[in-house]
Amino acid sequence: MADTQRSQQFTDLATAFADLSAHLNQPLLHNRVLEDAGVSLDVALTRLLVGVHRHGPIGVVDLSDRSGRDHTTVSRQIAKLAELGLVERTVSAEDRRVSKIATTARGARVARAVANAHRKLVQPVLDGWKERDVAELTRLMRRLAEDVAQLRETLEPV
Amino acid sequence: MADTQRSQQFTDLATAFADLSAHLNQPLLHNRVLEDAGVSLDVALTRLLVGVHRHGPIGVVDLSDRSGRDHTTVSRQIAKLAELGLVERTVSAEDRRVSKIATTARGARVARAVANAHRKLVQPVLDGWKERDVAELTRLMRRLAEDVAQLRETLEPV
DNA sequence: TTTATTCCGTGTATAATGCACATATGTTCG
DNA sequence: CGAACATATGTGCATTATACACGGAATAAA
Repeated sequence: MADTQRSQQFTDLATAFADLSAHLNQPLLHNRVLEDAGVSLDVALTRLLVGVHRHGPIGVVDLSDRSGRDHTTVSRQIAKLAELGLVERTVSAEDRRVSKIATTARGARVARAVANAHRKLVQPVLDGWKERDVAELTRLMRRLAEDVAQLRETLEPV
Repeated sequence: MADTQRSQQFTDLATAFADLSAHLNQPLLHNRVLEDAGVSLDVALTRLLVGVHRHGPIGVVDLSDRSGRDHTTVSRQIAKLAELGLVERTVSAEDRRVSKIATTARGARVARAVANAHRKLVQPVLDGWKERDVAELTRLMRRLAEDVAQLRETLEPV
């Protein structure tokens, strides 16, 4: 059938993504990054902190949507980060139900340190690439992310 | 500095990947896939089953390397899959320490069903793409996966 | 042979997670 | 307006996922 080719394409893409994810999620990598950044944080907490840094101020539910965990779990994790003085919760002015979460100065520093360590570790890989390839990969991956986000919205009706 | 541009490139790529991962790891997607496939399995177990199907016969340690969990955790998860009759463990002939894990006929069917459901759900996104773009993305993502795998090996010395 | 290394699994304690539920705020509709 | 409904956040609780310490078995190295 004519479908076969497209199916194969999808499979190839899916496995490539799976492999990439597998390698990038190796605890070894994360530990190296955290060590190099001088951070002593849980991997989950670190990811969350980076997420807040990138998307904050943001609410708990939005954050839980992004992280794929229950909102109660995220709520507790945020509480931890708040205790550590890395994020701050302030009641939103427009909607007093939501508590806008944002990084503190210290939290932002930690997030940047993690990002830098991450870059320092992984960027050498890309230095061997042609600049055009890096740009292409970025462009296409960004597009796929957007398209999948759209797909997700069409599924919303639980 | 001249570095700034490459830094920015890396950041863009990293965030694109992060976003894509976030969207693809939405429990909603997984539930839809599992539902459509008629499978009532834990997400973690499903992933593991697919991994075995793809890379099996494979040992517990190799599998734990790929999944990023401790080998004891994987060992228990495999035990569950074995109880469900989805995978089989057979002592390797060459090295009798390792127990080669492979899918049973039923396990393979389930793995294929999951893959099909996954494809059915996500492929429509790619149908709007030019074929060349899909091919490019696949090629570059595959390459990145390989390069990161190499990077990981250079870190091996614990 | 002796020693070190690798693979796998069990016992155990900890922590993460999700569900049921509660509270507060906001929204819709009669 | 007021009542029903929806949304955002958080707590109590039970379950379970996870990792660490450890041991036994097989293999590799010395």
